[in-house]
Amino acid sequence: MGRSPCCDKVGLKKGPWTPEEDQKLLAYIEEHGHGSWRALPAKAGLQRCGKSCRLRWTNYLRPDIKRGKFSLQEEQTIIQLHALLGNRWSAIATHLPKRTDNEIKNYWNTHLKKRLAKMGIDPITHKPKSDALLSGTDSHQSKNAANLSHMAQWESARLEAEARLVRESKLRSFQHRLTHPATTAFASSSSASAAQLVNKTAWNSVNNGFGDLESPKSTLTSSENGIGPSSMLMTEFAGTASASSETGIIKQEGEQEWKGLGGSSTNLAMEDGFINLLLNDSSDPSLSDSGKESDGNSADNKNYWNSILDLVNSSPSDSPMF
DNA sequence: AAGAAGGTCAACCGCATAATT
DNA sequence: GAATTATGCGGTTGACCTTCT
Repeated sequence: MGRSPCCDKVGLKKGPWTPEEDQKLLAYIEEHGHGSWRALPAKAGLQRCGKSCRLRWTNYLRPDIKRGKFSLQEEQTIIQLHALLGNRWSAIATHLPKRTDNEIKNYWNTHLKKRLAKMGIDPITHKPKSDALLSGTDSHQSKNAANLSHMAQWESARLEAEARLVRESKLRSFQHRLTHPATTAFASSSSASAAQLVNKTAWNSVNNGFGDLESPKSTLTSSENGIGPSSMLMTEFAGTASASSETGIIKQEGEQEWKGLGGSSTNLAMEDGFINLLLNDSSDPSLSDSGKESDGNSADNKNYWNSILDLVNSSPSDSPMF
């Protein structure tokens, strides 16, 4: 398969962008839209490859990007979605309003991964590291592992569908913003219905993931059966983030929320809040109530995935990615 | 005060895949 | 259906910044 030679061309600039370059790119896209990224640099008078321009736009210049610290809710979202999706940053970013996949990836690698490891949790499997040493005698644990594996397969299928819808919606959304810059409508009716379609499928898959582990085919064809639960387990994600987006004001919410956790002992409070989030919402028995029996654990599992589904249901239509 | 070490994040690279010819 | 092109994604790098000694 042929590969784009654009970045191999001689004479193209690399490295950090200058304010002048930013201005040129911004001005061009505001006036014409990005159109073909490959053709954009020449039209905009930039000595960059299209790829570089696209990256600069999507990760930095785009007007609907929120910068600054991540809130507790955002951290929780990332952790839970990472447990479900793995390193699929673009999919995770879909559920985090105004955050780019690159930013989430960086935040995971520099903060969350280390913090989880520090707490003795494997950042890849999201299980306590000591679990790996146990010989798997616990039947419900192996069952959970099977469920997780099944879930992962399901999620892969779901994401493929979702990715297509996201792409279409993104395109529509951007075109809409170009023609109606003042309104900046994040949620078009088409994207909302797309999200509903995707979420219904997602719920079916999750539902089956904890049920009798039917084959994916049977679930996909019985899409009318399952309507997602309205689990209120998880902290309302729609809280500050969506509230600020409604007003069009992007605030540095993370900083404020951390401050709220308490003056000079901020770090301790941060750690506490972080741990509590995990303890409250994780399905892992060793992270929650150690005295729970296996049935309770099954319910926890369901709640854990329900909370993720809740997240999935609540955020995409508000997301700028749509 | 200065150098070392570690952390952060913007940007690049290469691959996969969708779209087009 | 094959070849080519364009775009998006995830992994990685390296420059810059902060903290530590």
